[in-house]
Amino acid sequence: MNIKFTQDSIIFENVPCFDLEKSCSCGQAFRWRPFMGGQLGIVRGEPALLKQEGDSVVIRGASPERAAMWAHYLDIGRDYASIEREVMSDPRLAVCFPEAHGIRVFNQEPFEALISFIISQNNNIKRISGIVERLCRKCGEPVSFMGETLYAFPSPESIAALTAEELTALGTGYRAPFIKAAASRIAGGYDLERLRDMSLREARAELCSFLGIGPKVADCVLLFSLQHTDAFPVDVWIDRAMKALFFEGNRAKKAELYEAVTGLGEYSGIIQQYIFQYARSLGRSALEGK
DNA sequence: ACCCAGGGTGACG
DNA sequence: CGTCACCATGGG
Repeated sequence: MNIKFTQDSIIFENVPCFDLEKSCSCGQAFRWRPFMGGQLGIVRGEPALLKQEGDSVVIRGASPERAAMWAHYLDIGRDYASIEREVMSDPRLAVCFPEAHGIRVFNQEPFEALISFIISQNNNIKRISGIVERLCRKCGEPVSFMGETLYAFPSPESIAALTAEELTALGTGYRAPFIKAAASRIAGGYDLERLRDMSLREARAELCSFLGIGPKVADCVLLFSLQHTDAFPVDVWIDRAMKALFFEGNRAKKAELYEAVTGLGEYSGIIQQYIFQYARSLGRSALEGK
């Protein structure tokens, strides 16, 4: 990997195992949208147009001093080639490879991940994206970029200041009080960064103390924003896929499932994202097949 | 009209 | 530990 700079771009060269479109649309982040042959979005208040040109990743609209921030967000420095080799050589996981190849697990801003995945519960990706976008439009800072107006993800204070009625009007449904409570707690000084260096078990327990957050949402926050690469969110798709790939179509006990997950090693969470992509591409009927 | 979606909670056994 | 109704919303 090598970094170059132009007038208005950061260029990460020779990045293996990177599929931009797939990584932006796979359901880990909800704010990227296709634009001018790339992906338009805003991270930590910084707007950018991401483009993939061969094995280079171009960050248009970013200045050189943001290179470290973008490299971290895109997980540029991690050795995905070895993770993908591990997947390919596991007979249970090899079927995931064609669909999963090139997915990178981004390192999102923790508060954004917290609120986004509270919204995600019992919901679908398209609708989650819509709700998050309306939330940002309502109380996020507007930024003009390439003729568009983007909205930063709102601060904890500005979300905490919304009434339950305002949150419900965004389409959040019964999750409105969860969102308000979580934002208030963060605005009150709760430091999510503290979870970064905790053990997975401790960090899970911390997040599960939030109203409306259980083990699945907790693991999403830990995997997608706090670098717990062994956090393993189990939603309906993962549940189906694990049954099909690891338990011959039979339903496993929770302990057996997590035993299998532990066997996948310290990057089980990243592998989880590969399995998720495979499961969604295959569809429910084919997964539960026959 | 039902079923489903990156689920959590509380109650019950 | 497992199951189950319920929760608000929109698309299939």
